[in-house]
Amino acid sequence: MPLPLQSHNPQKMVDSPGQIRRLEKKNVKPTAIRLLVVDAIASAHRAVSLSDLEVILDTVDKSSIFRTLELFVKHHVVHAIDDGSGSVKYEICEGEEECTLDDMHIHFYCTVCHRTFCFKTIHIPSVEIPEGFSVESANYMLKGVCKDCAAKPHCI
Amino acid sequence: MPLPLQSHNPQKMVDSPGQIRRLEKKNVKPTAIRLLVVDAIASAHRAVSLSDLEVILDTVDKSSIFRTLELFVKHHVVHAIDDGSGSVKYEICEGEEECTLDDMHIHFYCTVCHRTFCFKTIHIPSVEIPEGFSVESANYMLKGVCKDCAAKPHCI
DNA sequence: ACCGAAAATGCAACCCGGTTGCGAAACCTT
DNA sequence: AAGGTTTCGCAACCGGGTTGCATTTTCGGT
Repeated sequence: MPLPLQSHNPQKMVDSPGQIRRLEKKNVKPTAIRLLVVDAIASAHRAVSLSDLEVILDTVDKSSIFRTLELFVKHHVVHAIDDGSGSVKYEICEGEEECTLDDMHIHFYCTVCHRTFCFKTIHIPSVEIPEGFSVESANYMLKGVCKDCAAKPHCI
Repeated sequence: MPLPLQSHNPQKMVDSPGQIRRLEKKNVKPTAIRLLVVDAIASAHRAVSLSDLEVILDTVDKSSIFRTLELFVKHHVVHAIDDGSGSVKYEICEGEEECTLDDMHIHFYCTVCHRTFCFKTIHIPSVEIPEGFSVESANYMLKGVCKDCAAKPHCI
């Protein structure tokens, strides 16, 4: 029997105050599941995928997480990054306003441990684009081997 | 009855000389199907996906195209770009050698017509990355509305 | 507190791009 | 022409993502 997860479920009691504010600031009604999801994303210290969240929140249905993420992206609670791993990753959008191009930073995908790193301090360098094209979003992905994996030899 | 597509099939007779050389230069044995695939990619004047190729070469099996692309990528006949559209795109790698970071250029994905453009003249600006990380490849994607779609109003 | 409409959620099924196992066909060498 | 190797077609599979629909929860009005 899956847990109800609703009002009377202790799981609902995430660090509500902070996360509630985070959602309300972006005009998202803070339901129990949305709080669970936003808290999971915020406290994972990396970009997480839908299936990561399925594991973390194993009582919550995949489609609920999916629709929650969809809503979060639309309301700029999180932004989606495509690291080329085959599954889109999500991370909290810290900005008060929408994520502008300047907000966007570089991401690094480690081909060994399959983690995605946010280089939050490195902004995406802007480029001149041809006349007539208008840019809505940018994505700068680096692929390679991360610090941890470079350090420890992975061939026992 | 599917066409044999082999030695005696007229479809095989693509502009062979050029494409054969292109494959042999990268140490890929030029089979009938590989010539069809490389020619299709080269003559599509944009980055094409596996399913694009399935349509263009509708007599060739999907898995054959897939394995051909896999081989091409390994031998640097083409390079793969992930435009975030959900399907990886491929384009001819013009360089004699492997595609280095400097070879890589910016891509633009139009959210209206779903085409991927190569801005071949715009190289990916390089950035400083943290100590310990090593980069193997880079991908700079812009999303927005292309020149054509901006020009013609798409709401009849 | 109760009711009904609207929103949110769970479930199950589906879609589609990508991937694989395996037998058949083509190729190459002798 | 025979035998081993490579390539190819077929069919099935996989996993991330997506959707339709019934159920539950939420919330404003009474």
